[in-house]
Amino acid sequence: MDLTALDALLLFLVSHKGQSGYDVRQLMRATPLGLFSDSPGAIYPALARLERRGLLTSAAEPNGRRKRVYALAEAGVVALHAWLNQRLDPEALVRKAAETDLRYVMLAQVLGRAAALGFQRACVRAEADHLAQLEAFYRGPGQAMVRASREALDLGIQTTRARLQWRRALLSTQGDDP
Amino acid sequence: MDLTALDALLLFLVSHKGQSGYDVRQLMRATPLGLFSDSPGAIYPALARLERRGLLTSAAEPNGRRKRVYALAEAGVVALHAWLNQRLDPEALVRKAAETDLRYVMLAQVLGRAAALGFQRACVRAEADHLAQLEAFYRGPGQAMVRASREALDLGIQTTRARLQWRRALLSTQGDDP
DNA sequence: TCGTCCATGTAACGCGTTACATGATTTG
DNA sequence: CAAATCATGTAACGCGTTACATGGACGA
Repeated sequence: MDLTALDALLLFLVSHKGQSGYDVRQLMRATPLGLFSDSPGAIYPALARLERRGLLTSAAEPNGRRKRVYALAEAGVVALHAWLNQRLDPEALVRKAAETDLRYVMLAQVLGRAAALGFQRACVRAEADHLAQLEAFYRGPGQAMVRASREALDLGIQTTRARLQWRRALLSTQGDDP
Repeated sequence: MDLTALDALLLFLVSHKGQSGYDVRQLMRATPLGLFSDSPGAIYPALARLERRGLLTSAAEPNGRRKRVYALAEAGVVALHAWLNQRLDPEALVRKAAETDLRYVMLAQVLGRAAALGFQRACVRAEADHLAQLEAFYRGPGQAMVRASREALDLGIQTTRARLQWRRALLSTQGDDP
């Protein structure tokens, strides 16, 4: 029952309101986040797969247009919730940061603000760990690295710090007690 | 003649000193950047492909060990340089930030500090553009977005700002005149 | 009517992931 | 001698990318 991030996004978008593959593409093109591609070769097959698995249903548009509008099936709701409730994988947080942010957004919409903040707290913990690891590496084995590598590592540290700061600010303005 | 990022990294690592697939895996495991996986199913086939294409050569280790040590062929040098000299794709900068950082590191090592700084300058331009776009979107269509989406967009803006700041600091401490 | 946008797909291809398999060598 | 580590691979599978193909609707 596991979904790719694209699958989850498609379920989410369709759950909002009926969407066609084309609508989804336009939306992705308009959003400057650059997380997913708007290529038809990715979206249409993904929608077809989700329908085959019974997570989506589709119908031709009322007016006789050649347009296929999707809707979320019950199994789709279940699958989306399951995906959102997955335990946070610290690896994934580092490797696929954008995906994690997307998950936060969907969580807030689908399961509510409280769930989203809980997730954000988990992110803070994992990211703080990772940051500590990076800093330790920088002071330890990093000493021996050539200049450019150290710089790149430093960039990783700086941006991680910025992300972490942002998360903490978000939680504190929410009147949150971790 | 185009390489994946993994291909480029392998050529780079091998160019430093003879490396086996196992050595490479250990190195990736030890590095906390989490850019590539250390799975054998990725590395060994990639090395084999590069050898088939004539970019790497391999030899059994002197002592009769069951170990395959790779070295960079001349065609490999050419291919690596070409990859490093590619024009910076603004899309890729956003989508694959870690890959871009890696490229900076390799550039500094392989083609020298000047080339690396030139690349960094190009990154600054592209990233500043992207930041402006994000900010415009935030003030424009972003107004209409739901809270969590706006927050996520804001996260994107904050981390992009941090990256940009870092790049500018790097260039200015280098006594650079853009 | 000509081009442009709407709208949906398919086919080839390559890469990465996961899981499995194997055997040599060191260490306890 | 058993267990862990060194060391290399293969096979199945799915997904995304690129490129190609098609055809209706609509404005100039």
